[in-house]
Amino acid sequence: MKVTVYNTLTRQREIIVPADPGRVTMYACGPTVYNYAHIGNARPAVVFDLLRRVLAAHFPQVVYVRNITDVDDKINTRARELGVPIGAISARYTAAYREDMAALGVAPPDHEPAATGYLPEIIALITRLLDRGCAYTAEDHVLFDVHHFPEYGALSRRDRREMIAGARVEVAPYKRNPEDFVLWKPSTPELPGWDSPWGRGRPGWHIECSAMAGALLGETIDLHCGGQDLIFPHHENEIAQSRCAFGHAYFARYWVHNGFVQVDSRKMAKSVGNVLLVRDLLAAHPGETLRYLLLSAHYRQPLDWTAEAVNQAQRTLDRLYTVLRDHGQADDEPPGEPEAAFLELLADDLNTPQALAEINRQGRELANAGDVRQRALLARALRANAGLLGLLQEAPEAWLQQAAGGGAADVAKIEHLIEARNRARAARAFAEADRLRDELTALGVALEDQADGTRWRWAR
RNA sequence: GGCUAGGUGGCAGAGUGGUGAUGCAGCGGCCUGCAAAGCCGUGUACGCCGGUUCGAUUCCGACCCUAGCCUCCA
Repeated sequence: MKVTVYNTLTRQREIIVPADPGRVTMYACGPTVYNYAHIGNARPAVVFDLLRRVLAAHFPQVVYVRNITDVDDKINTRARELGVPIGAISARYTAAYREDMAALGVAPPDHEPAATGYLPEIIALITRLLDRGCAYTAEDHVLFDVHHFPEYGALSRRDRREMIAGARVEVAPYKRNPEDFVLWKPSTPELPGWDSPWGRGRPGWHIECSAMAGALLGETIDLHCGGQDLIFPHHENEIAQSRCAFGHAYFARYWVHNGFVQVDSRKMAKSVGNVLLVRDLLAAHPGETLRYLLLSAHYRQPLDWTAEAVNQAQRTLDRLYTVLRDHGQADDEPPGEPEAAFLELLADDLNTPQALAEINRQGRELANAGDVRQRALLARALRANAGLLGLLQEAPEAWLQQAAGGGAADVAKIEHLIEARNRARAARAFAEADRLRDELTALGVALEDQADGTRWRWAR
């Protein structure tokens, strides 16, 4: 079975053939830790987490690196605002990022390098670029000389003339060419800085990824992933740096980019005031619901985040968990591997909408199965497939009784009211029973009278 | 202005040159004391105009519209 993926470099779907068939290397650009993660940060984390799972099902080993950018002027600004050291900011938001991603079912990467941990590698890489004549120093800066890399622009498919024409930013006077970008810049005493052959300073944004990918995965890698907005200039610059420094014919074989999350059909931006933090969304919805919604659109398509869409995802999961609760009695068998046909859907450029359709189809099949043994098999298959997506791994009853945001419920009171209602029902005092049900409804509790008793869940 | 993606039923969202994925919502039914949950049934959807074709939502061209990038950005 093959895994295909849309390669931004060639603009077509390609079968993934790793350089080393025994070990796939994958690098994804992670967050700059200057604030809590927003839902747009969560999308690549979830999507590439899934890509990694799919690859792991096809290849003997996958090494996945997702970096943390902890050197950045946004962090500096934030630290100054709050009057705390840089490290305090990056530590706080790195921890928050990990928590939020874990809540979304994102497994930690194999390596999570932070830029500050790779200064020697960064400096060595810049030195190498200088030695090779691909970079130059000017006014305490080190700059990459784009003229030394004729293929610059190949990933984003723009030529240099356009880039210059489109530039709306004043060009720093020390640049040889307007498109040249910074590898190293000087730090004033109050800014974080490291000693280097070019004085005390800090690395530019792009060089850290080349350095860390090189250090952890090698001079060339198989897959490089990130948001669409990183195609230019970040990934274009990484290619230029790594290829010039290491002299290989390519840096990454496959470039994979996720589409943006929009909020109510608009770009999510601070200026618009519609930035949705994962943390805030998690206060109102289980992480699994957010994950379901993030996977409901194909990863390259824009995803429009709306309150209604969140509710739809919530209801869909509720239904699946209800089916599992009522028909998928737990058995002692291990969950097992995802089905080959299911894996194939995802191996085809991560067609998650099709995979979710299949999950729902299986849910219906399970609900209609009569035979107990058959039910167990179907439930197991459903759980195994959904497990690959990071879904449906909770205990159904617990899921359905999970209060919004995980808040504690007064379960004793709820159960007391249910008992009272059932006594009324037994006495055929239906008016009283209905009154008690109204009381529960007011608490947000929905009842389901079944042959073996009354079940309750949160109404959503 | 340049470059990219898109425009599918009330909503979300796959897919395909020729038997209308999937979910949510709605409607009808089964079930229920009544409900709920679940199940069953129910929709003449593919931006507009041309072209190719026996046949196009699917291919080609023009047009209209939307979003993104070109500047920090997932």
